[in-house]
Amino acid sequence: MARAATTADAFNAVAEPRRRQILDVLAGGERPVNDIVARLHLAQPLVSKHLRVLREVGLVGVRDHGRQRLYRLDGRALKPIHDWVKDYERSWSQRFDRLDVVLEELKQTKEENDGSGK
Amino acid sequence: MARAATTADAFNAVAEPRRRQILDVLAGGERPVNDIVARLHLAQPLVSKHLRVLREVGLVGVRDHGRQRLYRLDGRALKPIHDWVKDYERSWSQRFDRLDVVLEELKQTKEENDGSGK
DNA sequence: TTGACGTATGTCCATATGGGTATATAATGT
DNA sequence: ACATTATATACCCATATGGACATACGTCAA
Repeated sequence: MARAATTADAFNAVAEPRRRQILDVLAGGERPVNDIVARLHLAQPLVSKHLRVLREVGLVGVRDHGRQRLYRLDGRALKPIHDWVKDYERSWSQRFDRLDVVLEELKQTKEENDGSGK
Repeated sequence: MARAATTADAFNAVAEPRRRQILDVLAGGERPVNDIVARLHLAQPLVSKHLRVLREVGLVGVRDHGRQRLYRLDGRALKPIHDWVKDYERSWSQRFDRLDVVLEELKQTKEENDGSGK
């Protein structure tokens, strides 16, 4: 077989730096394509293609407005990524250090009880 | 030009579902390659290749132990992803609704003052 | 040394990609 | 009807990928 399709899910959609840039722009509000083209200095067809990928994974929505198409962010599609990554936050954040200590103490206490108690 | 290299950063490394699986396995602790192979039912060369990508972006570290190589997770490389995604959490989480209301009220109050004040 | 084991690497293929250029489509204004 | 604007699509290319397979490499035991 061959390479996996990148259009498949949000993880793949967001792996492309330009698509992240587009989302960052749309985070500022609903915008027509040419707005994105101008801000990011990308070729218009390229932006349209990236927008299509983003649409297909549900990261953006569109609305017709005269001859322009207004794209808006739909961050809900990012939730799976957030959910997956946040479990690893422990690995780099100091925030969990205190919690780890407490859990360890609880574990010790429990083991002592299991040993002595009836 | 052509397609961007996927070996480039954590975003790309993690876009591949199998590599996420490997990280999930390693989240359970340091493990030799064959352990991963067995757990995920993947071909060994394939696992080695994925591990190489993960190594190159700093998501895993290795240690020699006899004839095996023990891989361990290094979640710090996931921080950029977490940082990028978390700014969008507002889009789907209800957690920010109250805050938004307060901010809106503050804004209203400010505008009233700007209009009436000296 | 020989052999078994654990892992990495090289070669091959099919495919999907990002980007460029040209063109189609659609809406608006004249 | 025609031109202009805004966007999408079609076609092409170079390239990197994931996967399968075979093989090389390194370590340990007999």
